[in-house]
Amino acid sequence: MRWTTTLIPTLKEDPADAETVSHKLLVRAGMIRQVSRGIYDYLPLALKVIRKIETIVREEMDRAGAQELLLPIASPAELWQESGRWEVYGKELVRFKDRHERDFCLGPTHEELITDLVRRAVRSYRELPFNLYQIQTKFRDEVRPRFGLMRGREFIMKDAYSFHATVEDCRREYQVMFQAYNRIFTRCGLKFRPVEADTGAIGGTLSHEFQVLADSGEDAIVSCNSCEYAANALKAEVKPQRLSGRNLTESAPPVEKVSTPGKKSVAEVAEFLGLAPDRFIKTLVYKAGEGELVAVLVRGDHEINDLKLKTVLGCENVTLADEQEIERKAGVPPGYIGPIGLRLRAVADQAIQGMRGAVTGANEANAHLVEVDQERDFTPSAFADLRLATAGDPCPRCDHGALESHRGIEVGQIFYLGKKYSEAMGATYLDAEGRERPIEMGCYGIGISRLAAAAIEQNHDGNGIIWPFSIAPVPVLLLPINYKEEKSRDVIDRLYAELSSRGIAVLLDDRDERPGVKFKDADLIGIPLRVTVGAKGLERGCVEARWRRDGRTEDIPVAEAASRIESLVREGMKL
RNA sequence: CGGGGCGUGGCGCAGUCUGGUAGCGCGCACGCUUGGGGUGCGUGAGGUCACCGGUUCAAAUCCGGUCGCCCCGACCA
Repeated sequence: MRWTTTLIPTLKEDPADAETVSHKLLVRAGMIRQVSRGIYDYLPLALKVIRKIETIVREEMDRAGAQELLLPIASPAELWQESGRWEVYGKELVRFKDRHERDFCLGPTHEELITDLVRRAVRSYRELPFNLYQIQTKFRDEVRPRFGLMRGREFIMKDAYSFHATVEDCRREYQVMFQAYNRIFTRCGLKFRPVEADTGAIGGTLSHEFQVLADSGEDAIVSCNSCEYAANALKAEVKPQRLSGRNLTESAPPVEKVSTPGKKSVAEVAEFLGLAPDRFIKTLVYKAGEGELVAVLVRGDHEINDLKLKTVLGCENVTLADEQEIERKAGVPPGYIGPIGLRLRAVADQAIQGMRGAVTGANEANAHLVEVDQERDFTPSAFADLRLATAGDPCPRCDHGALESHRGIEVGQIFYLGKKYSEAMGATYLDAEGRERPIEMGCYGIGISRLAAAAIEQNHDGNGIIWPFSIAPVPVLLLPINYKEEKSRDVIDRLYAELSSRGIAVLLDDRDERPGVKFKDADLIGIPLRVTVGAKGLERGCVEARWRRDGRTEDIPVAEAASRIESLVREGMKL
């Protein structure tokens, strides 16, 4: 691969429309160009990276026993109507009509298509289990595409679906995929963490996300500093804690109403009364399901986890009620609502149980109550884990660990789906007794193009990208200081040929540019091993190898260059 | 969906308030120079100022509309 015959339009300056490191660097390194919002061209260097990742994914999926196939991108509305997602999916699903006015959509994911295929092809338990995967371009009309390849509307994804006769077998496959994913992301040279995850719109009951650790990540995750527990912050459980001082007050003082004019938020009232936020019981009013208003109680320093609330209330959607609605139904303006005497059903976070000496809204404007004692003064309809876990919380799985928080980029997710799609779409098999049963399913995704961006977020410096060897466009960059100079050119050309014949892919910077320009571009595009050939080195009979990651250099005698470089590359691939 | 910002040679920007000759840096082409971290000098090409309409003798600039792109937010009482 020669630079002069490859399209690598590098840029000196950051593009004006890019915000994140990976977006800026991908554009500056001449790897991607935006076509429309969330839609990009993949230039030759980027495609090389994508192909590297795909190869690793294919190898590990095949090793795990999955089979590759390819489903269409366009699918007819009927299949989506059958699963119910035609209505549920919303605007993210791009729909269109063909010339006969029939409805179609572009696949944002392929449960419907694969389930349709399998139900038409499989009859017996003897044909199960199997796992089918594809690597394909997906389209989701995201509300807010952003950050280059990180959240595009069009993106490349590997999606796999497995089919089983029994729950146990499906869970076994889940573990197989879990291991395969660990291998894949390890081989891609990423620092990542599998975390327990919510199953979201896809449904199902068991799921892990694979999160690449990066401060710029969109997802908050927590992990235990002592055991293996890690979860998406939205999913993370909160361990019930014994209240300290709960039994200290034998005879609690009576509830007292205090005036708090204009003070509504916990922070305001806490400052006004000179009390810590964790002494407060915060009352939020949600609109649940059919429009019922429900009061949700959490400690003043805690935040409600909508996901947990949905589960506890047993409804699909919960939103904070608006002000007018609250005043109408509860007779109190928000800010002064409290559990005592409230005319709404109330559910409480477990941390509320047994609270004493607490501060709550008084259910009248400009007043709060102090010295509230939960057991004595009010009883919510239920106590449950309703809050968001935060750093410092005790680990829900082990005895002595505490949770740390991190940011992550989700590059993969695996789900146990169960019968959700097979039941909706009638994908069944006959068991050994001749009974018809719905097939057990799992699904497993990897964001290939996002992974490339995540790798950069995690591997870059002020000068550019630092690709891990395994997913670099090529492992070696040959850089002649002056390609026009005959002696250097001979050495370089010979090295290029020798490395190529050894199966080492090489990019040769054969441009007639100043050395400085070539060095800058080399750093920018992030090829892991740079081999510089110039008159100075050749006087000593040497070429110079330099690692992009740490700047380490090594002089190599010309005669040994090819074999030495080959072994350096092999070594690098192992890391 | 709400709020904010931007749209001027390939890229990054100034010019717009206060209408009149479209400018800078980088890049590009050519020549000389230089040759181990974006070399120096010179010459030159390249722009319907996002689009449509209006005001005006005259519009990148003022007015109206449209489109595109970027960022933030969607109510923690």
